[in-house]
Amino acid sequence: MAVPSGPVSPSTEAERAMFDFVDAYDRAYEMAADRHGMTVAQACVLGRIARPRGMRELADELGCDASNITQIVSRLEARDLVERHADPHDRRSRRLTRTPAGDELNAAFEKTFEFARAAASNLTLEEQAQLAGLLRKALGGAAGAVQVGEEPS
Amino acid sequence: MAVPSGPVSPSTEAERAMFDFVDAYDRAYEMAADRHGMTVAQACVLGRIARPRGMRELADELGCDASNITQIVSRLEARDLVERHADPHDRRSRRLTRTPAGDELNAAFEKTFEFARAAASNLTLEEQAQLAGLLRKALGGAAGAVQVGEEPS
DNA sequence: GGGTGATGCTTGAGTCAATCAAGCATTCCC
DNA sequence: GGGAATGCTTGATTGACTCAAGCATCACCC
Repeated sequence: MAVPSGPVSPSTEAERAMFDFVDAYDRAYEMAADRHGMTVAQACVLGRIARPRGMRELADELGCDASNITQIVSRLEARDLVERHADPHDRRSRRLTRTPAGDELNAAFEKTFEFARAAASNLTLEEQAQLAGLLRKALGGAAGAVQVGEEPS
Repeated sequence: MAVPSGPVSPSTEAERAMFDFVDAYDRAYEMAADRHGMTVAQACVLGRIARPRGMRELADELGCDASNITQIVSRLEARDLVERHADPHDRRSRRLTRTPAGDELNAAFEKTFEFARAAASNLTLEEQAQLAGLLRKALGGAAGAVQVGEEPS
């Protein structure tokens, strides 16, 4: 994602700030992944295998096709970061786990991707709480669902 | 970008809120682009050709290789959304302009992508100003530069 | 118990984004 | 005038992503 997923003519200062923040966040994430030889998608998937998980589960969570996960996991597996195990309860399913190397790389990645931490550290504790509240409220109250931005008409 | 560029184990509520917001923003952008038959990159580039611009200029702004812009613009051009004109002052350069159809599609896209507007509309004017201020401060004060998230060591 | 359909995953084909290396034309500048 | 820098394109390669098919397994139901 070298190209930012941002608007171009944000009308208000608040909208501009949202865009700049999102853009900076995305770029930081990409840079951190890159610094560890991963793509954004790979870093994202690796991060979500903290506990054993099925492919289907991941695909649903990430909102993409299962075959996409197959590919990404294959690349992670080729680097010995992730393993596919049989699911004792359902032999169709694969339980994904991180190898020790995967754990290590993920930890290193999370340490490198300090955008959110750094952003928070620019604020007082009170301001952090305020920001979280405002972001939640802006999102539509609920727990971060994609409320905002449904069908327009 | 079906796969979100977000962390997995955000430690504080503020970090979680940032992630959820960024994720929702990105998804909304992608959905809006898709709804108009564009990819994220195409919508982004189309949006930036409000006034005539050079390819190099765009590549720098988006932080990617010039050849990447060449491709994206070619696809937009194939759909008659964008035109390449000769630059009278420099015959190496191409000045990009939107066709009327391009203007129209971009306007429709911006209308569809109402995430930021909708998010803002969930807040009072005072809260909007507060949010903008907090986001700016979190970003490191400066005007949205990628301050936060430089080299870690 | 044996179909029938749903489910979990993979494979293959195709599109697009993105990067790098080369190359062409032009412009800059000493 | 000539060499270097600049603007853009082409070609090759990788990865993400989607869709259509296919295989194996599971779940249900008569």
